[in-house]
Amino acid sequence: MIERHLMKVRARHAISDAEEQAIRNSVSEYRSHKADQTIIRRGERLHHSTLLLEGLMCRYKDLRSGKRQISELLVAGDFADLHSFPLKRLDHDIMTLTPCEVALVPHAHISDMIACFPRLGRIFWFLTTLDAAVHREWELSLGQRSGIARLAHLFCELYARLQITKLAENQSFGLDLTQTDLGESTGLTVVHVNRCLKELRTQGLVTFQSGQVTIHDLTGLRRLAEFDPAYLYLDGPYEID
Amino acid sequence: MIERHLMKVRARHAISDAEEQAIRNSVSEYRSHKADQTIIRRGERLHHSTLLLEGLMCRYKDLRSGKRQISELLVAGDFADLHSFPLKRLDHDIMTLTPCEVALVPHAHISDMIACFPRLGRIFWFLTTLDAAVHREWELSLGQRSGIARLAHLFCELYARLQITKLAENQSFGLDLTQTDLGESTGLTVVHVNRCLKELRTQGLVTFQSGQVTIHDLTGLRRLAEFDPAYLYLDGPYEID
DNA sequence: CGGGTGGTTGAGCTTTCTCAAATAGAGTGG
DNA sequence: CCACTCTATTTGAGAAAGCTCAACCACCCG
Repeated sequence: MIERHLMKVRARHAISDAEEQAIRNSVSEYRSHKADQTIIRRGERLHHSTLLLEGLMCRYKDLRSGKRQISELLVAGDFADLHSFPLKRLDHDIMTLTPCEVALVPHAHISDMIACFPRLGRIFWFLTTLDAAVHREWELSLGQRSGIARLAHLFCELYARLQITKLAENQSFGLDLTQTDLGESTGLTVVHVNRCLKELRTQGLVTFQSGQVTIHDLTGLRRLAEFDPAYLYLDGPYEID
Repeated sequence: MIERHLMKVRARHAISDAEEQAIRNSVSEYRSHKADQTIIRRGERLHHSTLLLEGLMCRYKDLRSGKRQISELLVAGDFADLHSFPLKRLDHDIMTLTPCEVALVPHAHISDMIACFPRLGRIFWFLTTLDAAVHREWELSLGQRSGIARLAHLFCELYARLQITKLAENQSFGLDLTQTDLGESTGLTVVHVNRCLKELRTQGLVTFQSGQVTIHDLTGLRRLAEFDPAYLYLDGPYEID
């Protein structure tokens, strides 16, 4: 099931059969995790990167008070911590939000791949800068968008990202999160998330019920969110010079 | 004046004389910019990266209403858009906040450097992931910290980052920003920034006046901000395998 | 001396939070 | 199949943080 990751790579860059094979061969091990498990802790020295094959995870940081901020949601096909390759240890924790299937890619294998296929080095670098682009868009949400627009934007982002791997189609996708998770993603309390969701429903834009997001008016949702997918860099393939 | 950039690199990684020379030789051109100029626009195809030698710049995104969110402050020694090397075009704008001196590094030179010195490839990659780490910490601020704590945290971050290049010493540093700039960095209105600064002053923690930040109680400021410098990865040097 | 920018303060308002309680649903053991 | 429990959702009411609007002040520069 590394296919989803390859779809994600190919959405931005053309890769050769040999490069694809190198990526497939880089996995050393497969693992399963239950929901709500912190699987990578900030500060620990890492020797492999984790590729999410199935399920939802998130990066988060928290304050002493227990207030938690999710800094990015990770979906099937995403590398959870490719940046641990250059960084060696993370500044944040990563946890599962649903049961997850992952593949482990030893840093040594990444090193070898890059040496063998320099283009893959650029592609991996690109993928980590994509995370930064998502962070910037979320900073805009957290700093300037209203509660309802933050949620609308989050749904637009997930819809766009899940379409890449065919996990979203026909204005709808499964999203097995609680309203608390949405709150921690958008910097809002559960109570306020609940009221904003109701408002989005009332306005006929989108419904979020029993793990399913259904977009009733994509244009309206995007307008409310001021969603511009440019930051997801999906208008590739990009050349590598 | 590329020295500041080298100090920043050396704070995390050991580099050889040859590598240092390669970095020095990579500059193709020097430029000056006035304050408040957008020097890199989102979406434009870039063929060089800009190294900030002197002055302050920021990345930002804005909404139709004109509300602007600064996603990162850039100080002397920082690459403004090293990520444009893998990304080709940016998802955000970059503007000067003060008059600035910059050096341009053509992407072709970066490509050559990496080919010649693979370790530099890793170091540059590291630098771009560092920006993402700052973004994540700001997401935590924007989503969960109070106004006063956001400002306190910002001052702590800048103090730590400016110390690397000796631009901050003795609990004090020059910071030629307006309160509006601070507001756009912290997701607060100018009026509220003003009141929070007053509160920080009253509590004897820090003063921000006429372009100068003076920290009166670093321990107290850090406690209020819950500042943990781990995300700046300053406890190097890190090895590269 | 006048205009412009940036800082400061007041007053009222809005969004969002907090606290609290009621409701709904899924899963479990009897 | 039902009572029980646990978690998640929903709603109400009051409080607080932060926003808006507006005015005034200070300083710098020409």
